[in-house]
Amino acid sequence: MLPNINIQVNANTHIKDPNSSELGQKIVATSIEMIDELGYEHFNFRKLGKQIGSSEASIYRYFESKSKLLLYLTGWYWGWMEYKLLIRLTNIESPADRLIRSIKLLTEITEDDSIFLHVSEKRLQRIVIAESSKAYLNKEVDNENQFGVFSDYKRLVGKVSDIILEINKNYRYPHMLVSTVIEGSHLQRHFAKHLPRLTDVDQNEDLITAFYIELVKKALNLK
Amino acid sequence: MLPNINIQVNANTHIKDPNSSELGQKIVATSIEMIDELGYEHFNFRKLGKQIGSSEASIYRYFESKSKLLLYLTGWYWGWMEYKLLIRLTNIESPADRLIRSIKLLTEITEDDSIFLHVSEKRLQRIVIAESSKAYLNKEVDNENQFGVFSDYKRLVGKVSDIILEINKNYRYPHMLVSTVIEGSHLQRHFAKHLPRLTDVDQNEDLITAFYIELVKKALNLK
DNA sequence: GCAAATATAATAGTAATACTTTCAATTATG
DNA sequence: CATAATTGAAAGTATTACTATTATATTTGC
Repeated sequence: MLPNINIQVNANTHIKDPNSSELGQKIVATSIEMIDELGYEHFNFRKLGKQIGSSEASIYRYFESKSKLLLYLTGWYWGWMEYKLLIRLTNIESPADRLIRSIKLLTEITEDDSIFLHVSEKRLQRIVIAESSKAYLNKEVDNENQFGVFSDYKRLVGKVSDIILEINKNYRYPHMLVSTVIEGSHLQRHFAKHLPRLTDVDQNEDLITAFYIELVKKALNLK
Repeated sequence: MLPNINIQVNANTHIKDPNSSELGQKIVATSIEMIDELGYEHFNFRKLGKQIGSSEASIYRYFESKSKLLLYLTGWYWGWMEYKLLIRLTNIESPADRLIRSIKLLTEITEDDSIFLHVSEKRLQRIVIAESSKAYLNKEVDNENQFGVFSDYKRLVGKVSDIILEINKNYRYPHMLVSTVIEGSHLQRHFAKHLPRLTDVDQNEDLITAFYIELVKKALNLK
C-alpha cells in the first residue's frame, strides 16, 4: 500500500471527490464491478445504490450523471497508465526503447498487480475497452471537452507522441499513430472476443501487442 | 439512376424490407438526416414519425428497434462501399495498386456523387463514423452477431484482407490491419473535429488518408 | 369491380430510466 | 456541544423504447 500515491482525475468529472469519503470510494469500486458485468447501458445509479446499500440521490451528490462517472473512471485509468508509464520508462535511455515499452504498456492486457487499488484494474481496462468511446462519440463532446474532462487522455497521448518526435522530429503523424494504436488495440481486443472475423487471433500468443509493435516500428523505420 | 442496382442488407436487420414501400424508403432517408443532425442518442422513432408524418407504430413494423435501424444503415453503408470498391478495382491488375486504392476508398471522405441514392452518402458516412461502433460495443453483440447482422462489414474486411494476402501470403495480420485502418480513420475524423490534440490535422491536406496509406505501405514493405 | 388481405394511422398505455426535490436523520468538525 | 455537512428515504417528473388495440386506407387476387 502506498497511501501517499493518488491518481488525480480532472475535477470537472465529479461534483465531490470520491476519494474524500468511504461512500465515494464504494461508488467507484462498485460501479467498476457493475459496469463490467452489466455493460454501461444496463448499469444505472438505482442498481448501484441498491448494491452498496445507499440511496440513488447520494450517488448524484458525487457524480452529476452516469456519463460523468464514466468520464471519471476513464480519466482515472489514463492517470494510472501515465503513472505506470513513468515507472516503466525509469532509467531507460534510448528513445526507441522507451517508445516500444510505451506501446507495449498501452496495448497489453493489464494485470491485477495494483499496489494501492481497492478495485480491479482488469475490470477497469475492460470498461475502457468496451465503453470509453461512448464518452466522446456523442453530441455533448465539445461542451464537455471545454471543461477538460478528456485532458488525462490527451496528456498521455501527448507524452508518447513526444517520444516519437525524439526519435524522428520530422515525423508528421505522432498523435495519429499513438491514438490509432491505443484505440485500435482496444477494438481488436473486443473483436477477438466477439467478432473474430475482423481480427487475427491466436490462443497462445498476444498477436495484438505484437501487431502494433511491428506497425509502429515499421512506421518509424526502427530496428 | 440505376434502378436495377440495389444494395442488399442482411435481412435480420429489418422486419420488412424498407425498399419495398414508399414509407420504408422515407424511414431510411429521413432517419439518416435525423441521426446525423441529432445524434443516435437524441434520435427516436417518435421524432422520426412526426417528421415524416407517420406513426411511431408504423416504423416499428419495419425495424424492431432503434439499434436494428442503425444496423441496417451501417450494413447498407458497407454494401455500398463494397460496390464502390468493385468499380474502383475494375481493370486494376497489380495487387499493390488494388490495395492502395482500397485503403484510399475506405479512409477518404465520401462525396455525394451517388448514382441512385435518395439519401446523402456524406451524412451516412458521418453516421458510420460517429455511431456505428455503438452497434457492437454492447452486451447484445454476440446474440445479434449470431443472426449475421455484422456480415456486410465482415465481408468487406475479408475482401481487402484477401488483397493483402495476395501481396504477401505470409502476412500474419491482414484482418487486423484492415479493421485498424477502417476504424482508425473514422476515429481520426472524429478527433479532428472534436478532440484535435489526439490527432494531427491540417486544413489544406487530407493527412488522415495519407497517414493510413503510408502506414499500410510500410507494414507490407511496399513501394 | 369487389371481397379479402395487408398496410398504415391514431391513440393510449407500460415499464424503465435518468434524473430532481424535499425533508428528516445522522455524522463530522471546530 | 452546536453547527454544518453528509446521507437516507421517499416521492415525483419527463422522456424513452416499445406494445397493444382498433379503425381506416390501400392493395391484390379473382
